[in-house]
Amino acid sequence: MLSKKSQYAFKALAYLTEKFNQGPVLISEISSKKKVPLKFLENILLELKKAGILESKKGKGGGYYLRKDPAQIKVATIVRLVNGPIAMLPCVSLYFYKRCDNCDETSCGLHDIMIQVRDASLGVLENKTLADLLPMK
Amino acid sequence: MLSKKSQYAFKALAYLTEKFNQGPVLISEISSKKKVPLKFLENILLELKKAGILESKKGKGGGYYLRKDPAQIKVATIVRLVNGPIAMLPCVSLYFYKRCDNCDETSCGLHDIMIQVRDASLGVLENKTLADLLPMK
DNA sequence: AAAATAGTCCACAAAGTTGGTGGGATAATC
DNA sequence: GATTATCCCACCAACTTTGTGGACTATTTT
Repeated sequence: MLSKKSQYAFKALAYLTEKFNQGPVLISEISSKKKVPLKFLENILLELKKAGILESKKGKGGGYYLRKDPAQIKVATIVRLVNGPIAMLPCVSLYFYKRCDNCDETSCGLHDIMIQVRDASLGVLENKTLADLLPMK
Repeated sequence: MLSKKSQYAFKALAYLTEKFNQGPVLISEISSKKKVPLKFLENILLELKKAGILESKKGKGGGYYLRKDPAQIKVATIVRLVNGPIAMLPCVSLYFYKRCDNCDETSCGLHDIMIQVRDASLGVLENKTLADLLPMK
């Protein structure tokens, strides 16, 4: 399951997608509009900035905004960034690979199943972007 | 990600699948062959028994064994039982549904995406069984 | 230059989850 | 009744999650 942090991140990103190209948005505005604890949100947005997803401006007229077009930012990227691995096992993760203890990957049936699950999930997550977070008009 | 507990459960079930129809298997045997901490395994197997997956016998000649044919037990069932929800959000879970706070499901883009991810994952997990855990002969 | 605005950074803490252990009770067999 | 093996409960250390508090820095306005 996605952590609360991840859910907050998506709420914030959805809001910033809505306001794309309309200048910086205040943390406090996102916090109140999307009902996300302000200080927690602060951490999350900072993390997204450090990862290159967001840009920020200080002082009056400042705030956060998307660095790229929402349609260019994959949902998979955000999940990996904020939530961690998408795969259900370390030994089938593309970005967080870790070999299993005592599990021969070439003869482990679970391994094969989890690769299929991973690829099925990625089929969706790699092809959806922040633009898909908005309800259709 | 699957918890260690879930990974242990699958290791144990793989072993019991191998030994299907060969009588009860000792916890201690599973523990040593699959390198799973004995006492932890005890809890896991008991849980699987209470859920109707395993059967057990006490005393000499006792142990655990699968209650049904491995090919009849879906991987999805085990994941839900030991690991919890398969979906990435409570509001798209079939077996663990919980409404999101402040998220209108009819207009939440993330909701739609996560339904697709869920269905993609279930497409695999609901169609694989314990029999698929064994390496092909 | 001072004041106001708004993000940055660090440290901490309560609560919950995970992974695991210890010891005794219960049931079946020899 | 001794042995074997599961059942059951209670507890625990470590880690993660979900936050909060407070000071600092950069930018703009007055």
